[in-house]
Amino acid sequence: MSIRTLDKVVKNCNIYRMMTEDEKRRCELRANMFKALAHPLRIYMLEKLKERPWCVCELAAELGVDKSIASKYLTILKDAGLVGMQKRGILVEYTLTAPCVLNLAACAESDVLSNRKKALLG
Amino acid sequence: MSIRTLDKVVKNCNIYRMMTEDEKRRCELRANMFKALAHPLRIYMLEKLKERPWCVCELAAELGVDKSIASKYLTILKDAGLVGMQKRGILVEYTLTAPCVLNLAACAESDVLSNRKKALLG
DNA sequence: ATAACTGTTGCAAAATATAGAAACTATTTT
DNA sequence: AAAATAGTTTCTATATTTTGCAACAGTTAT
Repeated sequence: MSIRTLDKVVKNCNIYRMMTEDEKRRCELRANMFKALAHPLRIYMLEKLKERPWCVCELAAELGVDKSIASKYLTILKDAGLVGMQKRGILVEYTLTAPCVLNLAACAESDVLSNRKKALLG
Repeated sequence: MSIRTLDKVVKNCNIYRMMTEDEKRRCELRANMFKALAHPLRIYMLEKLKERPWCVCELAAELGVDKSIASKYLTILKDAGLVGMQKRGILVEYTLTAPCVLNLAACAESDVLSNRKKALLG
């Protein structure tokens, strides 16, 4: 087939297959994890939690936000499977349960950052 | 200090420091990368681009979306430094430039997924 | 020149995410 | 019992994303 008939081929035939349900689920799962990570302060929270467990009000103070905000961020991270919580008396202690996400965050400073520089320059 | 005076300490003193400008920038950069990844179809695109270069209309067909949508997704991924593009005659060929992001996506199926199961059960 | 094709951009509507304050629960101290 | 503290939830306003369509620009074939 000629290279200039791609759109027509695409519309009339089905050489392009649909996503399977499994693929759909997997991509949604991954996207959900990334969505939880898509906020600067939630990233910062995870970096703090890498050092040691923190309670909500400590993190709220460290981030300079209301405790309701900090609590919501932590809920989002927990639902994404990135942190865990445990009641300790009056406090609620959050801990990092998926340290791998921070290793991968370093990816942003290597490959990705140099790509962006290239993109800006050229 | 007693454990129940945390809030007061937080409000009156400054044992909790502000984020530095450097930390702010780093967290924003990482969050931006994750924002680009925070969409199921963009994840799927990256998986396809891992196999080989694709042009826009092929990816649009594979994903089952309008080419304008596919083009916008690819622009987002490019701005984030995750893919690169190159004109080839009438076609625009996109390639994966930061393969590390897919390794880290696998993180979602190991640590993270098991954490979410635990969270749902317990 | 005209027509067909690839890709990007602009626009408006719909959907989603965020922030801030207040209300609420539960625990601990007095 | 009453007051203070830690944390979650609810509500509303605002901001950001996403989507779908149409218009547009550039390239190639007829």
